[in-house]
Amino acid sequence: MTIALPLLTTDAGACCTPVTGGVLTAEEAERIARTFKALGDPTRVRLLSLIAASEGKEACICDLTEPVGLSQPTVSHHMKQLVDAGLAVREQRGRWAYYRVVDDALDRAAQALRP
Amino acid sequence: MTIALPLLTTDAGACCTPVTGGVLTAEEAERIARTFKALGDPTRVRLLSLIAASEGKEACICDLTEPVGLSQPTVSHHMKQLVDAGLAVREQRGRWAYYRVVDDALDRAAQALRP
DNA sequence: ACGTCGTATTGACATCTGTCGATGCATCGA
DNA sequence: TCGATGCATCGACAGATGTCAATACGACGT
Repeated sequence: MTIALPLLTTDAGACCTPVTGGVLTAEEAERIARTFKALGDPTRVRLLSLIAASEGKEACICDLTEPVGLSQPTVSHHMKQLVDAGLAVREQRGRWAYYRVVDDALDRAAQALRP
Repeated sequence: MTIALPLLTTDAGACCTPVTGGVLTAEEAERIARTFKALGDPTRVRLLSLIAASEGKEACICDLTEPVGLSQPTVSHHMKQLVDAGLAVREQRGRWAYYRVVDDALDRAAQALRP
């Protein structure tokens, strides 16, 4: 049983540098935008919502495919996007890959929008 | 002197339907994603930051072109994206077009990320 | 009326992105 | 050991996106 924790490379960042709190450097803007880009797709927003609303606040791909009405590879692709952005974590349990929302990442993203 | 207020069509929305607060409908997810998509480009994040940091919290295109290092049409294009998303408003004063950040829209976007 | 100046729009282009079917890779049960 | 199952990856493709040069549009000063 392995747990994929958000690494340093997967910036759940966008923390502590609010958009309206002074001029952002290109790098800061890039980090912040990377998080919001992951949130900029309706399917991915829906996936986060579905996972958060699931029992145990986790879900496997098979639970998500039908609700969003997309193919399994596509859902898998979107979840990878979310994991890379640090908004979700993946945990392999047997044959299933369970995904979970990283609330901290959402908090930090929200924080970047308030002064 | 005309002031472009955020219309009903330009959804600064993403309000009152937090991502992690129950399963979102496809329409809700679409609205939320539309806002974050506008925030998903580093140039646009930078533009918002520049405007918010300007005196009077407003700026014209000519003030923004040089800091972001992009052509005037490109900056104009990005600002249109932000206005369409309800994250900025445009006010024409003489020959200049002044842009301003809509703090409420940022607040609502942030609210969509917290339960 | 005319040229100038700040913006928006258009057209074009390369790149990124979302999507799917097919396939590969582990893991489990028989 | 073998077939089945759940998921990731690959290859392909249409459509969206970011960018610029060229151009069109208004407003201002002379």
